[in-house]
Amino acid sequence: MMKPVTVYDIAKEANVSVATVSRVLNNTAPVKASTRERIQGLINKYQFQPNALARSLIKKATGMIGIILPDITNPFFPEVLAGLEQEARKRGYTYFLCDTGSSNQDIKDQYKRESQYLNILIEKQVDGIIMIGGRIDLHKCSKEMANEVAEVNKRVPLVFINGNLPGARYHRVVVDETAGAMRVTEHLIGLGHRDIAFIGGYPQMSNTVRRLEGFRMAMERAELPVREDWINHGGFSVQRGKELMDRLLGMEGKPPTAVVCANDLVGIGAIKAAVKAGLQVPRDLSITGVDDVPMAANVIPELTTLSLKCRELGRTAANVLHLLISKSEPVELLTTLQPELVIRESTSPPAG
Amino acid sequence: MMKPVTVYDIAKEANVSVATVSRVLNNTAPVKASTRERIQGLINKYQFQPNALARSLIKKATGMIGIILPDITNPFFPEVLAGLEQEARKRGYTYFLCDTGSSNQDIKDQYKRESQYLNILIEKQVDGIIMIGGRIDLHKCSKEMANEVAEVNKRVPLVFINGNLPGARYHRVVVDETAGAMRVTEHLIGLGHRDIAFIGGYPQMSNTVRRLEGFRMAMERAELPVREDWINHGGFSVQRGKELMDRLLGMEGKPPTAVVCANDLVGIGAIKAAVKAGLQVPRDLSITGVDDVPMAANVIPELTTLSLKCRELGRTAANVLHLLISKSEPVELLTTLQPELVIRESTSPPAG
DNA sequence: CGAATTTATGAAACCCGTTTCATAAGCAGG
DNA sequence: CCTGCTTATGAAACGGGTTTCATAAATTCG
Repeated sequence: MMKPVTVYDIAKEANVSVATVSRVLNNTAPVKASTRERIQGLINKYQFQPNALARSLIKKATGMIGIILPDITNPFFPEVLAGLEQEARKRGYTYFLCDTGSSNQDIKDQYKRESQYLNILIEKQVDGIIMIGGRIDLHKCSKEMANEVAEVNKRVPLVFINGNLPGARYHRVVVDETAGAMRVTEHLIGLGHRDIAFIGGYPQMSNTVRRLEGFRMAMERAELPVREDWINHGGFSVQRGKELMDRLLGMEGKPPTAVVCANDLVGIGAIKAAVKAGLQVPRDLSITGVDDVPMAANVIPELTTLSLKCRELGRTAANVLHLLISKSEPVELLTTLQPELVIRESTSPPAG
Repeated sequence: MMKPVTVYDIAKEANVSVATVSRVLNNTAPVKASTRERIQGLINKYQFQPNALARSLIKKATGMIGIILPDITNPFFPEVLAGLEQEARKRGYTYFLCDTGSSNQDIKDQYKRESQYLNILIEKQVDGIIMIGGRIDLHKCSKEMANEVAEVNKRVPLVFINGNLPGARYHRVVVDETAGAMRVTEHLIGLGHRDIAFIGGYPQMSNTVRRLEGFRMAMERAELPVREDWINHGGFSVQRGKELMDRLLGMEGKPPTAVVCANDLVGIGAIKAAVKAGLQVPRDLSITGVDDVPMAANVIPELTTLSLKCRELGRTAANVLHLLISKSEPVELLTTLQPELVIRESTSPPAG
């Protein structure tokens, strides 16, 4: 590897001081045209690129942010990330992606990794941190964990996406999942369904809780009974969706005519299990998801779902973080986006 | 935000020099037990975290790498990334994710963005860079672009995943797509297919070229004619797959009995179009993909595909990069992985 | 043309760690 | 108790920029 050129090298060869070089680099003070040209020439000649570490050290700003998420392999997150990326780039930030890899391991490890990443990000002097899911999404978040996040928040601006840390005052960008889940359920009720199940998610995670809450509210409002044995949690993956649907179909008695799934992946798994079991979706069984990941529009039948406005979520979070970093104006603690019902092919009136 | 504690603060309060603080931080020289305890106590008390910028500045290593990819929203990349992440974390690296956003724009913009990111990464003093797809995957890569990459490679170790820059000597980790595409095609031929089409990809991208090459080789070896009007490019998305399949089905004359798709997304789109057109897959039409993204196992019917060993690809690339960075041993320029045929439900003998 | 400004530039401090080199302290052996 | 060696510690340089402050040069004005 070539050893890099520094301002000192440039200054020497141009017969000026480093201060002058710095000035032409940053346009921070007038420099005589001839001098400027000479220096600029050398910069081009050597393709000089100032060392961002040194610059950040004194400027106390790095233009780097950290993004912590549980599993990049879950298609929800790349969508959010795409929104984040877009806005961050526009504002001149680059970002560390910190994947805590929730998919492969138990939740304890995930928290450990989250802690590690938080520490690393602080050491690397990021200007801000965005957390999606994870600890902050655990409903029964322990005091200790909440404290750690509070400590972090004292050192660096923090924005949560779709997370909720009880009793804490953090900046959050959320979509109103309760209202959304209500809308989904009402859509099914409106089609004539009365026997509706709910599957997927983790009961200790706030997103699941909120979605389930919306489901219950809609049922209650329509004066329909909620069958507790038709509420089955277990995760957010396609595999889990299949298993949960299998279990539902294996139960005694009349099956539900519609199933609200905690997210799209579970919904896709549910469709698979239903089709494998010889049912026709939506004729025999209506199925809905939540998230509106790209694949939801690509399965057969196309999945009716709740758009969580992933990209907008990402963009908004990046904006909020930027405002916090630049301290230009006070920012609301809570920004709420409205989700949107996307009606596709996986829902129809019940056959009977 | 709290203003951060520094080694100087610690040193002062502990009545020692910063050198001693540094020594207990890094265990780089013996320190009297009592002194060490006193300092460690203060470190804990203030939750002191050394500034990585300052440390990296003098150590000339940042523990950061850059990953440049065209579109995180394409599920192939998160899989590779998961492998990268795993290995990188193990080795103590964090990474910048640089998404050039190829999905939304023309290829010129993508290159511009790639250049920008390369510059930013160099300024930020990353220890190494991994590039997936993008410019390096363009077959007719211009001299200028090749030069830029060569320049970068002089400054920082560079590893390409599945890319090929003609006439250049870079470290690359690839899977043998030609052999893989042959295997896929031979699988179809073995089932009895004779009329096989190929859709998807971009003719100017090397991955498409290699996959098509494998297809042609298998056909030739089986002494089957390749119908050039059954080879249709146009992209890597589900949408493109649908369109291309529609076009294929709209053509005059006897349709193909099998279609090799350039990747899984195109394959999924192709299935959709075929089903919409009233065909049954695989009875009326066998369809294959390439990549083995998670969704390939989740569509109906499950997609027969070529596993590109995404995660292994990521892990291997991270390893190669690490070896280059640590200069511990010389590294082969080319590392080749063997892809694996994954037979699922979307292929069967032709109906006739 | 000399005084008063304005503009261009350099020296040095600073950011926050690590590392070298020198010195001081501690300790064993004679 | 003194010599010689090991161990513990501090002062200062260093990494590569930015910024302040002072000075030198150039310009305007009376």
